[in-house]
Amino acid sequence: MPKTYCLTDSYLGEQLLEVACSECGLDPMCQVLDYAEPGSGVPAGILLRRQPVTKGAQLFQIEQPFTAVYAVKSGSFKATVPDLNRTEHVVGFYLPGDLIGAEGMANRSYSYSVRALEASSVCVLETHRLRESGRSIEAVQHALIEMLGQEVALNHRVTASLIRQNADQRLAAFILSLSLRASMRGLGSKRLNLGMSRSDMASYLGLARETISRVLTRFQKTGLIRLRQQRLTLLDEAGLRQVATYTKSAWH
Amino acid sequence: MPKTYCLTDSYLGEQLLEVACSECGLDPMCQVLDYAEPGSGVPAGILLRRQPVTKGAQLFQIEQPFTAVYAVKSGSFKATVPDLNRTEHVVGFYLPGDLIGAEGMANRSYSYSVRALEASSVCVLETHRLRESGRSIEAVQHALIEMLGQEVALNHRVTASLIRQNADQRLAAFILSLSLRASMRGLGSKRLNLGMSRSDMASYLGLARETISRVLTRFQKTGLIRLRQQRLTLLDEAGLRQVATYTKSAWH
DNA sequence: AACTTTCGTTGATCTATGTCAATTTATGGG
DNA sequence: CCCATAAATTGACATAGATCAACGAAAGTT
Repeated sequence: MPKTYCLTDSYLGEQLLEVACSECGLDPMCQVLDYAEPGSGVPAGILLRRQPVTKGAQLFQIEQPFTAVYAVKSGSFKATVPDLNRTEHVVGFYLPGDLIGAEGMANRSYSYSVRALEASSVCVLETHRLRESGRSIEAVQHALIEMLGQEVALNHRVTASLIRQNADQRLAAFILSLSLRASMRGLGSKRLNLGMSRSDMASYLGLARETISRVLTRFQKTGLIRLRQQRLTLLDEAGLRQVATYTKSAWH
Repeated sequence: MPKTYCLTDSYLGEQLLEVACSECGLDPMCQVLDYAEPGSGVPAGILLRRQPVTKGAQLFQIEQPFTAVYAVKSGSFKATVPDLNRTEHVVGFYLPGDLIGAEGMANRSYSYSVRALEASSVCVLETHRLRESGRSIEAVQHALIEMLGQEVALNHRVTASLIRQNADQRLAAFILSLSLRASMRGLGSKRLNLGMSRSDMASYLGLARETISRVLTRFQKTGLIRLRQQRLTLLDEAGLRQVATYTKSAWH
């Protein structure tokens, strides 16, 4: 069943670009706050909705004091950490519905830097002002625990498999995960807009820029995907899944 | 300043094997529960202390309903997940003071299986019985949020670097991380007892069993470490650190 | 203690992917 | 629109580490 959206710019052609609140990772919290709608009694400014973020703008920087949790409404973001030689490495991408910065709450500071890959919008929850909300701290905390737990479980899975896979598997799995995340959030899962550069993908997947290029063009030649710059179309999902799970005979 | 321990079997020779409560990851929670000591008013069985676990025994299995959070008191554990071909892969090791299973709370079930690498002991917190504790749910939740946040931040860092490092770097970093964790928990940082097999290390680091062997013997020959079966001595910490951070010229 | 099984080490190949280099294609500023 | 800079592609080559294989050393079992 179709969902309703307040604004018309949520679409590009036929494709839905903005996540619905009900599909968003911040929703448990928003529910508690009654979406901070007028009349909910929650003071203004605790939950800011649909704040625009320009391409390349930084949401926050690593080590910066923690003030807010963000949820991607539309667009995309990347998280980076500097290594010991001050080179930035991509440690994650955030798509519509994803939560950003929740783990900063424990440390009182953010553990990576985040910037927008394209013109985007976010919802912002100023957590240090939550007690002004008049809502039960218990309910708020419960929502937070739920969100953090999801993050830990997911991260474990993803990185554990990444490290053992070859370039083909990593990229196939990466594309499938983008598609899965889009569909989980109620967005189209066949036509994806990868806002990130090949270098970003390379950094995230631990491969060379050139390898990303080669594998992607091979995937195109074998009819798995279609790729025009940033717009990727899944042509053969089953085939991709096969590449992602391929094993060179069983382990001994 | 030395800390006191109830039992004498916490030592092997001069080396301290058991973590002090004050250094343990579960401590924020235990504090809330006044260590569930007699007279604290907390019903028995919510916090079980120093439960022995025999070598190879399973704490819990993946997908199993979540019931408790564990903290390693002594010994060591490994976490595994099956991949799509039902091969088990190691996704983490737990040493004294580490918390096990906290992220299961969000999903109502555990997201990996955990077994003891050696004869060990754990403290067990039966979280579903926390409301019987008479303690403020708010404080309990706050402690949990803190612990989960730590886990997320740490995991990000570790796996992000693993994927880009070569075999030498991975092993050097791995050894240093074991040493760091031991010292953070107030245990000796020079002589480590790696309870895990070479295969476990290989699985965790995404390398072949044979590569682990080769690198470890090379580390020995160059005087970085001394290794007698499971007992590892750090001879040249600075050297190891250099290996771990070595970069083949700056990235272009 | 003898036997079996698992674990660790070492050597000889082979291959996936990093690195270097050259070219083409996008992108943004005046 | 044109130029300057950055991003992506493609090719040639080098190499780290996987794989295959053989053997030695522990550890568990009868």
